[in-house]
Amino acid sequence: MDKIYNHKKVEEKIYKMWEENGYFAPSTEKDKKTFSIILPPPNANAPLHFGHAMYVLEDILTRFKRMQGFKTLWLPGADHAGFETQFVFEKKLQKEGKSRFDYDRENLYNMIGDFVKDNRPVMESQLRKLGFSLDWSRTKFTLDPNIVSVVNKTFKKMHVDKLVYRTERLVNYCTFDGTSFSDLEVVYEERQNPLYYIKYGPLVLATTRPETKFGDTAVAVHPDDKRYKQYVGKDLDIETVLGKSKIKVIADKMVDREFGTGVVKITPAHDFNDFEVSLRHNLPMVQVIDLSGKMNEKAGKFAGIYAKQARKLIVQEMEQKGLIEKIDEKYKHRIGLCYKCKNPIEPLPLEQWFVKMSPLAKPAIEVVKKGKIKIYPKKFEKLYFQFLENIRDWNISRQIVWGIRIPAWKCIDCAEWTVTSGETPKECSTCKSKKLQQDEDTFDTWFSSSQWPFATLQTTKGEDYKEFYPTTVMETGYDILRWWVARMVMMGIYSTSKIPFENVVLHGLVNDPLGKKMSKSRGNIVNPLELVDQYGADAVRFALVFGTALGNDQALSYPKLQSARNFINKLWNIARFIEISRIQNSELKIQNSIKDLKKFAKNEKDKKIIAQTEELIRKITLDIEKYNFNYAAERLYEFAWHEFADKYIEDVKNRIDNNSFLALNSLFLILLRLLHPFIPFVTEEIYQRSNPSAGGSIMVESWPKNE
RNA sequence: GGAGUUGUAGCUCAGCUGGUUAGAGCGUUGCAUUGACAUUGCAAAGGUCACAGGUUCGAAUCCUGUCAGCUCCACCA
Repeated sequence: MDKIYNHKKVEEKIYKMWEENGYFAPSTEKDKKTFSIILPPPNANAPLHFGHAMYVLEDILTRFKRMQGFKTLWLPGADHAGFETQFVFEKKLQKEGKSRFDYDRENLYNMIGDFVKDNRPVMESQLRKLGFSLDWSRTKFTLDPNIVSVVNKTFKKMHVDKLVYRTERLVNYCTFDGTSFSDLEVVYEERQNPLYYIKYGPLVLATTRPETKFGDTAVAVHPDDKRYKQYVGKDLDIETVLGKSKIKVIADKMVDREFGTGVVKITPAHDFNDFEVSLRHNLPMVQVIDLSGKMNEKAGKFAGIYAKQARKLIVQEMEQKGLIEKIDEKYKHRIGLCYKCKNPIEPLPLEQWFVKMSPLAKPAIEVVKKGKIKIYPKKFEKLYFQFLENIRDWNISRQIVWGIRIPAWKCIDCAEWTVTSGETPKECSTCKSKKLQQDEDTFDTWFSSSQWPFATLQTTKGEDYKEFYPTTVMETGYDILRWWVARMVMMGIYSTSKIPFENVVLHGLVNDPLGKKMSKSRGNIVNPLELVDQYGADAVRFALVFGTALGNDQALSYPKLQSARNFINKLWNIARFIEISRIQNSELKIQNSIKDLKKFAKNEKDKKIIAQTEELIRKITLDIEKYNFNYAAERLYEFAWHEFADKYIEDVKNRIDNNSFLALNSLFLILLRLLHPFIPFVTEEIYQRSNPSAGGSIMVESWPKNE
C-alpha cells in the first residue's frame, strides 16, 4: 500500500465497479421494506454547484438504508429549467448575431433540445464523481414524453375540476425577455425617479408614471379624507395632453392620505394595486402599453413610442400646457425588476392560465400539522405554513418555447377553450368547430417539477409507483421550500390522493469562504468538482457534513477540507498498519458482529474497545435516523482517530497476538462499514484490502448491528 | 413595512428536551518521533456563551427588550 492515500487512483475505478455490478438498483428480493428518495433534478443544462453537492445527505441515507437491508431506490433526473435554459441559449444565439425571432417554434425548440442534450452528460458525470449511488437505469427528464403526458393529464384533471381558469390578469411582464414572471421571480431594487404632481381638474395627484394616464379609469381618495369628500362619486372634467376628458372619483381605503396629495390615479391595466381597486369598484381596464413595451393606439399621437420615452414627451407637453404643478426629482422608491435582465417589470394584462391555490393549500397544511409529513429541522415548518396560509393563485403560463406546451386549444369561432391531456382535439368541445388554435404558451417549469415524485415513479419500471410512492425522504435546500416542496405536497395530494413523501429534510446553503452567498454576479462561485479533484470526493463529502447542523448555512472552509482529507489518510494508514501486522499473525476468521467478537476477545483492552464500538454503532445508527448527519460524522471522526488509532492501536501494537489481531481487524472493518455512507470510496478501497475474505463490495454489506 | 434566523475560543462551527470544571477542527505555543501515518503523536494557552432584564434551586440553552448580521415575504401611486 502507498504511504499516502491517492483518491485519483481509486475513485473512478470504484464507481465503475459499483455501477457495472448493478449495486445502485434496488434489490429485487420480495418483502423487503422500501426506502426511496427522488433526487431533486438538477438543471440538465448547467454544471453542478455546491447546492447539489449537499445531496450527499441523500447518498448517506440511501447507502445507510441499503446496508440495513431496505429495498432502496435513489432516482436521478434532470430538469429542463424552462426560462433559465432558454435564456442561456438565447445568450449563445446573441453571440452568433442571431435571436430567437430568427427561428420558428419547432426549430427553436429542437435547437435548445440539442443544446441541452450535449450538456446533460456533464451534470450526470459530476453526480457520479461525487460518488452518488443513484440508480441510473431509472433516470428521468422533465421533457420525457411519458412525463409530459403525466403533466398534461394533471392539467386536464384540474381543468375538469375547475381548479384552473384562464383570465386576463396583470402579470409581471418583462418586455425585454418577452415573457411573464411569477411574483417569486421579480427582484426589487431601490431607484430614484421623478415624482410628478399632475393637475386633474380641481385635483392634483402624484405619480411616477404619467404616461399611463391614458389608461386611467378613475381617481381615488381615502374615504375619510375630508379634503376630497365633496368630489367622491362625481365625474371630473379634466384637461389632458389629448384634449378634454372626464374621470370618476372613487373612495378606497387603499389610498394613503399621507402620500403625495392623497389623490391617486387608478390605472387598472398597469398597476397591481390599481387592478385590485378596479375589481372592488367595477372599473373598466384600459391597456395603453403593449407587450413590446410601446404605447398603443389609446395613447393617440404617442402610439408606437416606448413607454419610457413617451413619459418624457408627455411630461414636456404637460409642462407646456401647465398641467404639472411640480416635480419631485429626488423621489426614491422600490421597483420590480426582471431577475434575469434587471430591466423594470411592466405590469401588463395578459390572458393566462391560473391555478386556484387555496383548495390545494388546505390539505397540504393539514398533512404537516397532523405529522403525516415531517419537516426537518422543525423550524422550517413556520415558513411552510406562512407560505401556504397566504397563498395566491399561481400563474402557470410562460411565453417561452422551451417547456411543455399547454394542451389547450382556443376555438376561432366561439372563443372557448378545449383542454386535452396532450392529444390534438378534433373539434371544439363547445361548438364543434374544427377551427382550433393551440395556446402558444408553455407551463411554468415548477408546474412540472411539482409533480416530479409521482410523475417519475409512474413512468419508470413496473411496480415502482406501487412500491416506492410515497417516497420516504425529500431532501433539498431550504431555499426552495416554497417554490418546490410546498407545491409538490399540494400537487401530490391532488393528483394521487397521497402525500408525495413522508419526510422533508432541508439542508442549508454553502457560501463562499467569507460567508457570502455564491453568485455569478459576485463572481465568487467555487466549483465543487475542482475540489473533488483536489481533495477527493470523500474529503469534500465529509467536509460538507462535518461541523454543520442540518438546515444551517456554512461557509466553504479549506481548513475543513484539509482536515477531512487528513482523516481519510488516517484511515488509510490504519489499514496499512493492519496489513503490516497481518504478515506476522496467522489468519483467523473475521468476525462481523460485535456479539461474536465478544466471545473471542480475551484481552481486557480489546474487550473495552469492543464495548466502545458497540456503543458507537448504536449512536451512529440513531444519528443518521434522526438526520443528525453532523453528529454522526463528528462522532466517527473522533472515535476512529482519537480512540481507535491514538489509544487502542498505540496500545495493541506492542502486544499484538493472533487473538488481538482478530479484534483489531474485525473492529476496523465494522468501523469502515459505519463510515461507508459518508466516505464511500476510501472505505471500499480499504475494505477490499483489509478483508481477506471479502467477496463483494462494502456497499452491499450489512450495516453493523449489536446482536 | 412584516416574518424568520443567527450572534459561543484568533478563524469556521457543534452544543440534541435547561443540570457537574462550555466542545471540535484549523490556527498559536512547547515537546516528541525514522514510527502505520509530518496529511503524525503528546501536551498547553485561549471563551463576561452579542448586550440588558426576567423565569428557575440552577440558563449558552426558556421568556422579554436592545443592538448587529443574514435570509425570505409584501411592495404605496
